[in-house]
Amino acid sequence: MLTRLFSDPSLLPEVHKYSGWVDDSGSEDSKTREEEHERCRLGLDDLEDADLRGGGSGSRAQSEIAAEDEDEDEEEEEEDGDGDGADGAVEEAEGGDEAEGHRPRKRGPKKREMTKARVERSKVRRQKANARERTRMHDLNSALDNLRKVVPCYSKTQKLSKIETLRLAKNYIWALSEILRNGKRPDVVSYVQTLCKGLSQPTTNLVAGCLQLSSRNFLTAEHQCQDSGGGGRFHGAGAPFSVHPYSYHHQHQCPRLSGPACQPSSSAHPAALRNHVGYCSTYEPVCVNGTFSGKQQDCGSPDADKPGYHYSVHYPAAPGSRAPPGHGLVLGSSGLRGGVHAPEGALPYHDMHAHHERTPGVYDELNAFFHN
DNA sequence: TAGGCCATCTGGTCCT
DNA sequence: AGGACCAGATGGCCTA
Repeated sequence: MLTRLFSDPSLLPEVHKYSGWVDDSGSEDSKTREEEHERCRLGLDDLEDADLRGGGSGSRAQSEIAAEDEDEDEEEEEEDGDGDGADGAVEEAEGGDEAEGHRPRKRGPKKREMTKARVERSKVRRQKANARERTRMHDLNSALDNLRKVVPCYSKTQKLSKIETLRLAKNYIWALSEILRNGKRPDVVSYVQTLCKGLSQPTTNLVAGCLQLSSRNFLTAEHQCQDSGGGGRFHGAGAPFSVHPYSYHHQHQCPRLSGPACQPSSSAHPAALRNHVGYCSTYEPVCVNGTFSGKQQDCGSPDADKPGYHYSVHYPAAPGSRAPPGHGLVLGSSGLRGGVHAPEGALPYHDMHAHHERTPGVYDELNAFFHN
């Protein structure tokens, strides 16, 4: 009977809401759907196992749940009156099989004996609650996936972990709000540093790789670094967002990135430079520092909630780059999901990209703002 | 093998 | 009463 929860086709639509967690567009193939269904069925097995697990604290909890059950059962005796007076608080838990014929003498709602019907009802209720919880978590994951797609880095094979996604999103929001607040193009160094604040090293690498790739795609020769002292000015025609200039090409041209301005001690954005990010050019090592340091002290900074991190960023070699693969690249393990761990210098460029490339219209307004 | 990340179960609490 | 939300526990998977 328990299997009805998942085998009953009328109940499957709810279960199959899972299938939307990957992509709202519904592009998921039927195989994935089947897998999800299978997972649901497996989950049922777990459920039944869990129900059978019932001993120890579990059985106690079940009896408590059952005690709330209103339905009367023919096997249940009705106890009349609350009985005892003030000292009615007698522990029913003494001994091993206290439930058998031993009535609780407590104040408050009577605890009813577990009958077969009650056990079954509580099981069903628990299973329904579990199914709801699963659905809820899948919805949450779906939302998280959507969030992954709108943060400045997206990879199908190397998904950002949940926590990293949230951190990056927070940094991204922070960076955008800073842009709006200041009303001018951000300093590039500050921008990337802000984005990478608090991120783990692997995620920092991934983000850097994404930004680098996107800029590589939309930066052209006329997009010169116009370092104007206070902040770099980067113009990428076709770049929906004009502050992703981290191409090797660009770095090669930009004296700022290879000059003193790239040193840890200098920044147009002091708060952002509390964690310093260095740059590694695949053409030549410039500004190789790559080590964040220092504690997050600025309560207004996007990482005021983080207790202090050490990270580094190393840019991977772009595909087709003349640089030796893996030059200056450090790829950690944690923080990246998907079972594919890119070897040094071998980030999956084919499916890794900044989201701007996929949704070129999303940032039109920002872009207009930047170019006004 | 340890550590990170994740899915799931579970019981408690709060809200409608 | 039932559902939503939350946090702890647990076990699986993957990688270094």
